[in-house]
Amino acid sequence: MEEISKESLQRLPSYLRYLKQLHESNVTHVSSTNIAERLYLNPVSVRKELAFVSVAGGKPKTGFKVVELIKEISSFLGYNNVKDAVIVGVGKLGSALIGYKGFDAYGLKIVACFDNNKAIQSTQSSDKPVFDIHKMPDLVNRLNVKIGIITVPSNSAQEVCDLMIESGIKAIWNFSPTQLVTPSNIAVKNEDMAASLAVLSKQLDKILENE
Amino acid sequence: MEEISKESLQRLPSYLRYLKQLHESNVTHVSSTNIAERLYLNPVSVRKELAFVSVAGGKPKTGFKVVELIKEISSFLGYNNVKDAVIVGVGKLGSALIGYKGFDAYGLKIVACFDNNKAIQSTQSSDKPVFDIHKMPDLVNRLNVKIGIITVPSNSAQEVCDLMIESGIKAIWNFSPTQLVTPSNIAVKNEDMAASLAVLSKQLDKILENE
DNA sequence: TAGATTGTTAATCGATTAACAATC
DNA sequence: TAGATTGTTAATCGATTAACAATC
Repeated sequence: MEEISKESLQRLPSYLRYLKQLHESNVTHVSSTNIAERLYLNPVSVRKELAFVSVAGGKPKTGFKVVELIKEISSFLGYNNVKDAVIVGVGKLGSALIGYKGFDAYGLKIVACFDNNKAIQSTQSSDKPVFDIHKMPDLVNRLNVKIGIITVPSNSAQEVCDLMIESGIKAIWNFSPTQLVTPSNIAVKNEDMAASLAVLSKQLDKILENE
Repeated sequence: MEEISKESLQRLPSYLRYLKQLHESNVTHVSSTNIAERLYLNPVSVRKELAFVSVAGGKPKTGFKVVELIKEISSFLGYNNVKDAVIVGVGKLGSALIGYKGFDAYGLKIVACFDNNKAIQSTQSSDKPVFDIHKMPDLVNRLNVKIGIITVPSNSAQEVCDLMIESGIKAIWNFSPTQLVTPSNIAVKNEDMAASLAVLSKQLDKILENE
């Protein structure tokens, strides 16, 4: 089977959010055109992507069953099976992520938090205990955790990354502004605020020019 | 002149970070090949993008002057002129963004924080004062702020967005997991964690399959 | 039946990569 | 001079959009 494109994959969560809204408003059916309009997308893209993830498919004239689509997209995105993750770096951003309730809905479960700062370890800035970083390898190994979240300052990010890989982590979600060096069999997703800001900033410039 | 692509724009900040690293290590020259290797990019992409932003250009055999490139990319990305922004929502994520020192380097200055929670307004979770949301329109107007950052829960994001637009904000950086409804003359950049996680998660699945 | 909507094939568009002459 | 590297043109690849038959 053909693979889904990265772009499509990134759009699916937004479909899901919209579908859940519809469901809460007791809307039972929706057309691809409607979804496209609401999310500012091309209707053909939406149709293709829905055709890709939906077994049931839609019916001409009536569209798709909202409940059905919610189930199918959730399952396609793997929201039903829990994915364990560890997070290293319990500063402000780390704490914010740890406290974020939304991850449950995505099937992501942060099973342990690490920081090398003794003060943070004792204060328990979140409801979860914070362990010393040296305990990470053993825990990751024992619990067979595959996802690591990095929220440490740039200068220690690579070190943390190396330790994660040594411990058996296979996917790294990197929130520190550094380009990590990793072997090719490790998945890395950089959350690059500077990149986002660059795009937003250029868009703004264009808008201001046209006024 | 032809425009730079969105993809290129997103890559430039990572070039800049690498160039600054080189500069700190007293490296004076760098080739596009070297940059490409370090950032896992195609060397032709890098050459094209550098040709686009650099007036000075590179010299065959020696490459580009690191200091020169740093200046040129910084200026291209507008890091030298300060862009004022307001942020609404001083919860955990909002506080983390407010406290983030890195924005200075990108020319982004958060000039005011807002929240409708009286408790947050008084505790000053950051070093900056937190104002009541009702004071936003006047301040945005007086200071001619164009960028608004949304870090409120989903259910109030649209409301905040509308108020920002009314106040004269033209670019919105949205950290809440909602699709905002906005007119076409407003720039919106969604920071969608679910989208990132979807990509990372599929990459991980592929890696685990091949083992 | 008429019309809205699906699903798919074909056409277009844009970004990435390959190839190569120019040059320090 | 030889070789590394630039800058650019051409070829490829993939994603988006247009067009349209099928169908409820």
